Amino acid sequence: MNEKTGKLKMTPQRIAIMDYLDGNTSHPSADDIFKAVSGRFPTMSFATVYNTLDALKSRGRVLELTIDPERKRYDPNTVSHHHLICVTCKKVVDIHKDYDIQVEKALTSDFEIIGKHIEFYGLCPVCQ
Amino acid sequence: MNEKTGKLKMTPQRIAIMDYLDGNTSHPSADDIFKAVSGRFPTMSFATVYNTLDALKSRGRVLELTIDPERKRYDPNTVSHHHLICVTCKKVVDIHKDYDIQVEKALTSDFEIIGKHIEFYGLCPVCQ
DNA sequence: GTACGTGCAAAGGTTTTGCATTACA
DNA sequence: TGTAATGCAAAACCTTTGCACGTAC
Repeated sequence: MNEKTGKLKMTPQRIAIMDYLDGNTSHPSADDIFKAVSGRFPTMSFATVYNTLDALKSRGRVLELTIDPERKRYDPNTVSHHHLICVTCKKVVDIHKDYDIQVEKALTSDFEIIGKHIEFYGLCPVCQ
Repeated sequence: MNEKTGKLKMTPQRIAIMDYLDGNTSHPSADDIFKAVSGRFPTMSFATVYNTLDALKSRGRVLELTIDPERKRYDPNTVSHHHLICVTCKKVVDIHKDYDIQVEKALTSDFEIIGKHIEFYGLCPVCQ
């Protein structure tokens, strides 16, 4: 992980990637992002996609999600929220709601809890 | 995914893998399992580890976890539970408690919710 | 005996890296 | 101008697969 937190050097490629991510709720993978921007930048490389994602991650502007066992997915929405995943088609929707869950001390193994993320599993309207 | 659900053919390799997993709360990766059993079976291969994990998964005897973005991890504890992950050293401990979370209809995008898994993030005693 | 598991090696998919070139600030 | 990003190719990882051989049942 790139630990830089200073100013982002803006390049046309980065602008294209950030434009694609801005407001995007599809939780794209690096490959999705690559496909989306390589139309406009035929020379776009994965190195640039991952480099930009690292830069955004280390600045807290993108979250790396673990909701898909096959590949990493990225979420430009950094407001704390949860995800509801269709177990059949893998569609993912956001759940914007804070659930206050207090874990009793006896269960924490002396960890200090600083956050949480809930994965809900279900069937989307199409797959039901 | 192997869809078989019948009887498991027991081989010495499978017994060794299942022995290693039984009661194991370290959430091992395929590589961890391979390392653990290849001492006793020098000819052990990843094909056998993954083959056995598929067989166990399809029979509901092991869960594939997505708590680690770098690799799949496996959990022989199939009782519904949650995980508390140290953001620094990545240690994972189980949280055995059922939290009843009702998602309001307006937020479900018409999904039918059938399960959930909570990832708690925190700092373990060592990393605090 | 036969269907299925094993083990090796090769391949597939995702992510990372080295390095020369380019370009933002 | 100097530092950092780009782009290409190769490599590193994790996981899957093909196939000949072996073994549990």
